[in-house]
Amino acid sequence: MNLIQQGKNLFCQIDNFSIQKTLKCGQTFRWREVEKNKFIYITGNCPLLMEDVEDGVLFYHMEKNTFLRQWVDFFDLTRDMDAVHRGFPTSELIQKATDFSRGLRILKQSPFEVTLSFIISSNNHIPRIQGCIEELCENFGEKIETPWGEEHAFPSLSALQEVDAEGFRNICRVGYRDRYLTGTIQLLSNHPNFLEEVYAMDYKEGKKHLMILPGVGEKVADCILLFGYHKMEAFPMDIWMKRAMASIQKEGQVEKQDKGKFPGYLQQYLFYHEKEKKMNKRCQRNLKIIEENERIRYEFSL
DNA sequence: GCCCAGGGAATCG
DNA sequence: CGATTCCATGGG
Repeated sequence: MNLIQQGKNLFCQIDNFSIQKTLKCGQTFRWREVEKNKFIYITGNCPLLMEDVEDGVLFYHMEKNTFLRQWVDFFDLTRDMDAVHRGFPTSELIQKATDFSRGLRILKQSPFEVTLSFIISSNNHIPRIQGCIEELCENFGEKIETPWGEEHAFPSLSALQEVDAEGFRNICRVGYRDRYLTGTIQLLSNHPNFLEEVYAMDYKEGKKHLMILPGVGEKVADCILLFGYHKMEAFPMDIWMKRAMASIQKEGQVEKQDKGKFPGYLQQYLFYHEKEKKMNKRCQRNLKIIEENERIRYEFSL
């Protein structure tokens, strides 16, 4: 990794790092693409402006020392990604996903933010999850001034203590998950070190611990452990992962349940690959419909 | 209008 | 234990 200060901005020259893939892979929700390959991302109360460039990522309004102290670990940049890739089981689909998802890094986010975000995520669509979380932040998060305008931080626990189930349902449109949110917020209020304690636990302990929270089952607990604590054994199993694992089984090469040495990274690679494959199919279908409409309109005009 | 989604909890056998 | 059912919402 090579860090080059360019005025107010910092160029992070490094292999296997794409900000686009890192943000779009479903591990985090508070990002938006402002130009091609250029993203605004809010994590906790930190606003970031970043761009994919050749050979690395450009961080706007970033000091080298701040980056070293706060963001190298957050973006998992010290990890040897070649070792991660070598640790995957041998499979055609996994190889495809590795080629496709290379550059994705698993973030080490705030456990509190990840916990509430993935409680909202359950049985929900990603665009709608993002909408719910944006409402949550705009209504209950503190305003933060940034070089490009006003943003909102993720709400603090104390701010959310003031919100009742009706509020979560009516303002954030979280549906039946309103009680999960109020229940979890209450439990965290009564046990202020509840999330902090997980840092000292191993994967299994941490999972059992987190599943005490209302709205946190196996899958959500795995998301919290992976995205909030970098527990690489976690392998969040949703409908997309079940499909991917089924087709890997069908190849016949991989032993059942073998997820290699980095289950967390394997899971994110496969998830991102599956989702983008589907998205591309949809885009192609829409493009075909547009072309067809153009053709019909053209024939009419003759 | 129907199907589905980064599921969890309650209930039942 | 495992299997089933219900839950609220809105994008496709």
